[in-house]
Amino acid sequence: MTKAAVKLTPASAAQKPGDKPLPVAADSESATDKVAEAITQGIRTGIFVPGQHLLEPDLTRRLGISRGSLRESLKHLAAAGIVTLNRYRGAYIGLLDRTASLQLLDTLEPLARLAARLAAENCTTPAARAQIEQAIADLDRAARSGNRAHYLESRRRFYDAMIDLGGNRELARVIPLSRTDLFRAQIETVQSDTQRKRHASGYGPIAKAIIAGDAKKADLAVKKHFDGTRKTMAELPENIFPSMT
Amino acid sequence: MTKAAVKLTPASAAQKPGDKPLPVAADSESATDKVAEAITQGIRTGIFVPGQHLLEPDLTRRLGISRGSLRESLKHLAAAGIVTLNRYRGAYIGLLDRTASLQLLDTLEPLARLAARLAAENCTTPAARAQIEQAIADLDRAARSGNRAHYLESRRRFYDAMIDLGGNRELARVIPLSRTDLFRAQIETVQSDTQRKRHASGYGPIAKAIIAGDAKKADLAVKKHFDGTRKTMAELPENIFPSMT
DNA sequence: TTCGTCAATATCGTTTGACGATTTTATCGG
DNA sequence: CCGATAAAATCGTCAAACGATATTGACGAA
Repeated sequence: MTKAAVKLTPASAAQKPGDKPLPVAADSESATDKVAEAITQGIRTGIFVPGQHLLEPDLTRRLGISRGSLRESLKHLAAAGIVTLNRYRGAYIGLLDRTASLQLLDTLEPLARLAARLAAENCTTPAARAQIEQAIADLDRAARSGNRAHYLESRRRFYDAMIDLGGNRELARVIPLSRTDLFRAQIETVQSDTQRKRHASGYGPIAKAIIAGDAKKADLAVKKHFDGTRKTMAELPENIFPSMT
Repeated sequence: MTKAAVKLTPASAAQKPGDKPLPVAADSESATDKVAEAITQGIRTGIFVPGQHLLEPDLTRRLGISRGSLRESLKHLAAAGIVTLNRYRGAYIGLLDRTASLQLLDTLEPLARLAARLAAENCTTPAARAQIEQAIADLDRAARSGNRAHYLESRRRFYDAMIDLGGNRELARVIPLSRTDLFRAQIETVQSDTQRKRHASGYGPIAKAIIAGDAKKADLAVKKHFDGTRKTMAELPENIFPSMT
């Protein structure tokens, strides 16, 4: 039961006297939403690292909320797979080994293909086309900027736009519950530039097919995108995955 | 074992007339798991009906737990889509209209087909075959018994067996997060006997294909099963769905 | 009667404090 | 250095309280 080799302490992980408050959107409605926002954002920015142990006293201080609200939020995040809860041992940021990553891809792929098909079928108005075009433009810009958090968020927004356009509310509910964000955050830290470029370039054809209203082509573009991601996975060395003893 | 300890409800928490404690498995580990168990079970048995308003004071009394633990649990159930939370208005058992039901089927179908394919591919040992055979036998018996809760639970266990056999942990995590149980509980109250029979008979071919190790056939059997469910949906009158006024 | 206004009530969101249970760590003797 | 015990840290749960918001019901006017 060795501690997974997550000794990669983020830039500002010192919590003893540092006690830096976590950045959080000012328009947070409820305290518990604030936690979910801070943690998911923190994963994207790298403040939180997959596998990291989350301590309740620390988080309550840094977020400025009570323990009850924090625990409510952690339960929510646990249901979404973003954190895992161990009785009497606390919450950990989710961590995926190679097998889990491949299984995640297998599970997400049919959902993403469905989302793309639905989006293509519903992309009939100029407004819809404009929305997809803006999302892909943002994603493209973010990819070139090299800002990891910006890229991950733009990518998430592209998916959101696609799902929204599709109009299937259940799909919109389920897809974020897959641990894609976690997977992306983990991959992003270890893949090469060419691999990152290959990933980013996969979204172009998807957007193009959706805008063209070609469901069949959109489906295929997503499939190709996933195959590319699997290829990247295969190229990655084993030692970047947790030992999972 | 700790049943007596749990029952230490102080005199101040006297039950109102008609306030029956909810049945809960004695081996419940944590208080918050107890709530989730009680509510999902209650939906199957009909104690809770879709759309029902859940009051915190009532639930804390009937479950014998504190408000904090209850709220943690409600957050978890909300993430799973079983209940919906409205700020300052409380929790409601989820409710699906016709559109939501059809969208649910569209979302779940590719996941169920994947699960069936994986199960068929992994059904190579006698033990695996025995497990599926037992699950389908239980389901068949429950279907004939006419006990609604028993049927819904056996059906859930059949799915669990299939998913377990497939070995994809992410799929095992995501499928229960779709609101199938909710959908089934709603349908079960309004469908005719022939419709119920049609639904129950759909599982036989799935199990058969899995046991035969024929992934292609298992996939197709699931597809047929979903088409049958859509047919049932189309036959149901509109007035059984919430008015949404 | 019916409708809108306003106070009373009920419920929710959140905080604070406390206690036992369990894990983790630190200490000490071999 | 290693294992056993004591101390500390952390988690799970409960209880009580307060303001914020929603719902309910009474009241008066058209």
